[in-house]
Amino acid sequence: MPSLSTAQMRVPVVTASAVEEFARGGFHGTTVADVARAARISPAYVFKLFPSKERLFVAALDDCFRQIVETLGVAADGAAGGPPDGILDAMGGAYAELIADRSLLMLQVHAQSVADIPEVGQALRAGLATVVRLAKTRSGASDEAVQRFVAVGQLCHLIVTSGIEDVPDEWASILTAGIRHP
Amino acid sequence: MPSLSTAQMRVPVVTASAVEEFARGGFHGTTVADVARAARISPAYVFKLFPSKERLFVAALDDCFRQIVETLGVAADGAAGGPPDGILDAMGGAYAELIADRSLLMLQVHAQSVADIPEVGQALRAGLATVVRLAKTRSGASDEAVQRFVAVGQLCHLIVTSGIEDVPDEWASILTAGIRHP
DNA sequence: CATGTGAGTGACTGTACAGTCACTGCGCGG
DNA sequence: CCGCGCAGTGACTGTACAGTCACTCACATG
Repeated sequence: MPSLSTAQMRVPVVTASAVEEFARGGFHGTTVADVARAARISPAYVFKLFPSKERLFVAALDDCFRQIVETLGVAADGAAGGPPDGILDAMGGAYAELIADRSLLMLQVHAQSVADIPEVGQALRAGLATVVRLAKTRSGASDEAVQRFVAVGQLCHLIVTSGIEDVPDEWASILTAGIRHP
Repeated sequence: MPSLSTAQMRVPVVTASAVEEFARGGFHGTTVADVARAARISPAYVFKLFPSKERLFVAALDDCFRQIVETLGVAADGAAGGPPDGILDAMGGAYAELIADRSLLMLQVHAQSVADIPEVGQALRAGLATVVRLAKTRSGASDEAVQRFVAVGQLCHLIVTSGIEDVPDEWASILTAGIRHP
């Protein structure tokens, strides 16, 4: 065993496992035992670190948006000084790269699916608000461009979840045209 | 009791109940008993009409896309002869009206969430293919316009699922600008 | 060594759900 | 009037899961 760990140090590890596992199975399709196994601890201890399955899911979702915001911020820094649409484009590229492993993307989709759980809906709106505000203020682009930015992101989610990335048909290529998927 | 009914006549009724119930709770959050109750039959009989919960869900999803395609087709008929973007616009308006009750919208989101179930992913792709092909051939619009049409639809799903329709903040109005929600 | 504290768990409970099966009642042809 | 087939169900099974609780163990301090 590499090093000691207090409960506070365990929390981020468990949260990371929760992101991974909930991304795989969604809220109802993932058990607390799944997360516990991925984090190499007992299910009982998960409930010592998080008061309920809902709160665990929310922690995962918060972490998901935290990563996204951080990545978008770095991309905005890199393109700062350029034209607004260039900055948005850089952010879009960074986002595409970030969600290449599908976890952060799937977690968002699963969150939409259980957004009627109040705490989840709240966390979803909070994350979305941060992203939209970030895109707007850091790029300085028009409202329409920011809206399009988010819409394309959602299209991206659809492409990945429905697995049409490698469908060779005409209709599929209409949807995937110009969308980055590394 | 109004009229007699054979098993074949029950199927569409149960399917309609399945749309409603699965739209409410998603695949894992809805029990077969929920659907049975909504359809006023016993859970056991649902399994006589559908071989498994998965197949029941797929039947609901197919019905969802059937309604969408039908609605979009009628809208395209109504706007036929006009400019391509006008036809797409008419289809968009009809879609917005159709999903006003949220059932068909939520069911699609839930389907994305469990698209890793092979039968569900398949049904999702099939429905999507039909919609895209319909939008393209009936409107005659450019590939980019059709892609934008779908992207806006997905943005619409995000707006509804995350419940930002009546969030008064700046960021929310950026996302909802110009989107029809009756 | 005695003892206190917090990390971590095994074992349990109550509940809920997918799917099954033997059964009932009814309409209809003979 | 009889019996056959089909609509429809009650009751059951096995399993799985969220959450709890009493417990152990490692360590630190006096």
